[in-house]
Amino acid sequence: MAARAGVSRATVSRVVNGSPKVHPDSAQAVRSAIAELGYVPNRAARSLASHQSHAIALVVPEDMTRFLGDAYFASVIKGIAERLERSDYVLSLMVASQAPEPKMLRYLAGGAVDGVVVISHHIGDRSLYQIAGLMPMVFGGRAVVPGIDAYVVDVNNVEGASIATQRLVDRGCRRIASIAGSMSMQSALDRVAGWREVLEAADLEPGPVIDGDYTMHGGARAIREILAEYPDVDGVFVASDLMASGAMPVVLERGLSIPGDIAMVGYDDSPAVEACEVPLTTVRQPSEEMGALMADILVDVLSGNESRDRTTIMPTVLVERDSA
Amino acid sequence: MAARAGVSRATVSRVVNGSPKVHPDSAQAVRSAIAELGYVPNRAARSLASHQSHAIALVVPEDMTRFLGDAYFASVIKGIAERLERSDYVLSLMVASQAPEPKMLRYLAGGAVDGVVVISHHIGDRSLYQIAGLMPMVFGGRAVVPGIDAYVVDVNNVEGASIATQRLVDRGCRRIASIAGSMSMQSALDRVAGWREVLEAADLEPGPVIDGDYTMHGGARAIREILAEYPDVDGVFVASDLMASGAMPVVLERGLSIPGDIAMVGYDDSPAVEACEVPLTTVRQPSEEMGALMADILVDVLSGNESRDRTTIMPTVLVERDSA
DNA sequence: TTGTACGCGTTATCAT
DNA sequence: ATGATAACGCGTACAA
Repeated sequence: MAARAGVSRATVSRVVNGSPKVHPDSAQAVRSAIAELGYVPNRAARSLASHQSHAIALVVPEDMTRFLGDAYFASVIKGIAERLERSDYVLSLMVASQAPEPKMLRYLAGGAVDGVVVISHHIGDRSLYQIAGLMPMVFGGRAVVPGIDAYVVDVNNVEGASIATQRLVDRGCRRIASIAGSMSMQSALDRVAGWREVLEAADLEPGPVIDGDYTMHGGARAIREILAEYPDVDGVFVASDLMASGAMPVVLERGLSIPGDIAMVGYDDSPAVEACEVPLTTVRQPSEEMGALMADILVDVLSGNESRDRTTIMPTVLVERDSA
Repeated sequence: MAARAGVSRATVSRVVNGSPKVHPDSAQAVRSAIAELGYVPNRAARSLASHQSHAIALVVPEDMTRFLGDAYFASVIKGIAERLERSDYVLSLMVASQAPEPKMLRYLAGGAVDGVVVISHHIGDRSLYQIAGLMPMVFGGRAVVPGIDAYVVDVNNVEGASIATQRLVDRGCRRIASIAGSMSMQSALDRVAGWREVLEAADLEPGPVIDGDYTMHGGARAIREILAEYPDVDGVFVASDLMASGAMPVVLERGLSIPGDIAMVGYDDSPAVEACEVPLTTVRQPSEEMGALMADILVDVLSGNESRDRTTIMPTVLVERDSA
């Protein structure tokens, strides 16, 4: 390769890495040689010498089914991917059933990537902490991480849930239940808290809280339980649109009207709302922007910027449709 | 690290790679040193010296939204991931909007992975051909690749579509339409062919074929067009469950009954069927097994086995439910 | 501007 | 069984 262009390997390297100090003629010669030989620099060697991999990992400590089942993730990743497209980093998606196994951990710690974005983090999962000490790391969306050196992009879930619940209260609901997310996630806890806050402020007896596990099936299961045990419920705050899309058909199937008999407010404003027969009133969190921001932070920090805010809280807003 | 255990780097390497030729004492010493120092071998160096990355890429030439929108992919990936879990390869998911861009191509060609699995390949996309010459490659599911040195795991889509359409014919449908997949995919073309074959054999005039683009929205759009232009249609073969889940509500909404007024048969038997109000009769393809097989082939070939069949066709079977 | 030479952290090939 | 030592392919001071 070096000889092919009639220059030294050093010059080839310079051209490949866009160094300004190369004679146009040499550069051209190298470029043609590259084209002719279909030369592609070896990543391992490059990485070994430069201590960079030009790759970023998106780790999702969730099993594949859950991950691919919730359109919420689609929005976040879309934001990440689009931001990364105009960088020279490639995105490597690592979906790990439950906590990342040792294999993946060694992959990350071994220098396979320059930075990590984590979404859908579970409380108590400390397996990623060691990685945070090795490279920049950004936690996103439904994540809260105590005492770790990482960046966080999130929304105020307590507030988001409050907005949703307040809507229910305002429209006259007196018996308000909640279908919660996976209790192993901080976001789910926070949303229950926000829901409870509003009810107490309104001097209303909190209705039942059933864990819907952030899945469509879970949402259906939860609403069935609520309908069976607490027939007087007239409003329900569902902690994710996906769960709402599972719960709604169950309600309608029983001949109950939405929002007439039971008002419903979701959370996320993810593409999952499209699967809802009656347009879902929900709390929008800017998922795509959050993804873009996470990627942006990582790229920025990786380029040497040290002055980024460690935590960014994005705004939530009620999207009024028909279900409440 | 080497000194820490009082042995040479060579011995450390042997221990890390589980060589049998090491004295138990040395091995133990190395292991404790590894634990104490939190040592993790550098991937780049290892890869550079061994010419292996111990990583496999799953490339999906599709935009994120489509990818995350079709539960069909979930099954395939699940199969791949589970098979890979008991290997020492990590799975790196690369979703590329449209054709893989140069960045990803250079990533693959640069030796970042040892092998590649491709799903959702589009006709005419030759960008991956150069990669196939560099490392083992397996095309899966909805893919057909002419003149390329790669493994293929697929179903007979013509036959699958025939089975579905025959069902429609058998139950007495006389005017049978089809909602097709993206015409840029071989699977979509094949399914239309299978549908047409049966109609011609039954001496039935083929109904309209509308492109539903393998999306839920596309399915809804397609059935609307069919209903508007060809009100006499009494049966429809939908080339994916996801599209069927989009088309079904439209039919029901118009007060038409399924299968009474219009019988419907889907394809995939993916988790998307669960979103269908009337249980969907569909053609099952063993997506998860196909994923597992693809991973298995790759791991096997990577371990030196040269005698694998280049092509494996998996069976399809009609799953009879209520919609037809 | 260009080339030389060393170093990056492992594995692999030899001796021992 | 173990330890030198040479690759592995590229980036990069340093010299020219």
